[in-house]
Amino acid sequence: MRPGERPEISRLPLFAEMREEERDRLFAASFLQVFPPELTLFEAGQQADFLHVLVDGLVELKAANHGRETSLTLVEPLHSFILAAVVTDMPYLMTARTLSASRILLVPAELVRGLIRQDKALMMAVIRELANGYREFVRALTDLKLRQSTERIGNHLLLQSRRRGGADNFQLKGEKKMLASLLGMTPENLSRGFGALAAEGVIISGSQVSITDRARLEAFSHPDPFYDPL
Amino acid sequence: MRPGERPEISRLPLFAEMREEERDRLFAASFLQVFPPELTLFEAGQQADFLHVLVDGLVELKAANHGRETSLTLVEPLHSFILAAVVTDMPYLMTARTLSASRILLVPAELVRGLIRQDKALMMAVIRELANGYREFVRALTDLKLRQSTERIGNHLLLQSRRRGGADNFQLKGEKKMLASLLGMTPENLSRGFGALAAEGVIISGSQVSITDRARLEAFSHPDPFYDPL
DNA sequence: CGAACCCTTGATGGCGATCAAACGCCGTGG
DNA sequence: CCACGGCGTTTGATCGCCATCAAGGGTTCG
Repeated sequence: MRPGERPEISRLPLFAEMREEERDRLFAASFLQVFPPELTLFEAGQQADFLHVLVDGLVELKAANHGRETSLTLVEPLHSFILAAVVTDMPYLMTARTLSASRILLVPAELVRGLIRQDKALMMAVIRELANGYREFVRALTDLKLRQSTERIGNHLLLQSRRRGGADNFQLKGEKKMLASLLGMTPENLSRGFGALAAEGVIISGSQVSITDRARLEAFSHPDPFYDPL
Repeated sequence: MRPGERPEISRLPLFAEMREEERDRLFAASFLQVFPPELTLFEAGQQADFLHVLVDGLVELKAANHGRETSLTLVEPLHSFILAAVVTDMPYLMTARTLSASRILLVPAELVRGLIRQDKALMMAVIRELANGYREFVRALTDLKLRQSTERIGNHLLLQSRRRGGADNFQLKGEKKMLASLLGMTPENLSRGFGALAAEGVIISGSQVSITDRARLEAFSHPDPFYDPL
């Protein structure tokens, strides 16, 4: 890790409140590495050797079975990923792939397991991160089981808007192909869904989203009344 | 809590390794309560007041949106539920309902949040429980996105068999209606699925399952090569 | 300039939902 | 004790959402 990067990393939620001593040990053994786009970082089934923390860029977590594959979640900067595999010392359940060039902090799994026992602040941060991840997947499953495809698209757009402080105009991240997989549909149907939503208060042009009638979009999408703080 | 019940509860994975002092405080403030079947314990959206630990019985966690509803997971004895809502101090994402008469330990959420900070063993147990729950939902989502309905049924039966030490004969828990919802299909299609599986190495008669040709069932279902320890 | 790939739009097909009806089980009440 | 009604389950017929197949336009990159 270069000297200039250290303060930046220290500010990550996962490490911000750790004691100096433990943080020193952790940083001494970790690597901050830059990866090109479209690179597979690890595959599902491998033993979890490193906790990954995305500092910059965009990472996709996906799964495959019997020739089919699907995207499960997008990791955005300042979040760790595959923490569950690291703390339980089990194989990864998902494959990770960079979407854009990404800087990732790699922390040896064994060290994480050890430090969790010694540093209360790290332990609490791990609990919070795991709980948030858990809730994210509960939502994703509910979304898929209870809503049809165009509704899922509408909710996704509303959620993205909320994460940007309620902005009416913003850019989609990643390719539409990827988004379609994340939302559990084919690219063709995502495209048709965007078309259908034009009548429901959103215009999508390229990767530019414009919410023109939020009330209408909400009426169509039936968003959940309670949200996560993201 | 009655005197005879205390040693039993102390052996729960979540509490087994706690220090005596903290465990005393926790038990003093908790209730062990018996609930009748078909009773809703709490609804999604409510603030998380109590950590629930199922000591005996069977509980379903479900979600609803816009008139539709679905079952998300079954809780079996000796597992806690809605831990994520308790540690993040957020509303429940799921509604809980007893399927059979159930004994449940209710621990005040505020106390859990406090004790986690003071007792390392409890904190580690919480981390393990959260990580396992997280992985369970990752799998459920993958299962739903990558497999078609009859395959999901096959995998569910293989998993149940594995959890009973590889038994070829066992009973389904809960009603089939509920199982259908859990697996993301209608009761009609679950029934047809069972019919189709007769040609793939399993016979279902009432709630009795008999795996007659495991290799064939596995070839049909494409189970994941790596599993969780349950 | 051409090849590859993403995205879009249209046509067709299949999995699973919905609708419908019959059977069995069980609890209630006559 | 039996009749009845309710509900879960099963089986059959039909419908609809979404996947698949197909083709054309746009952009990127060698």
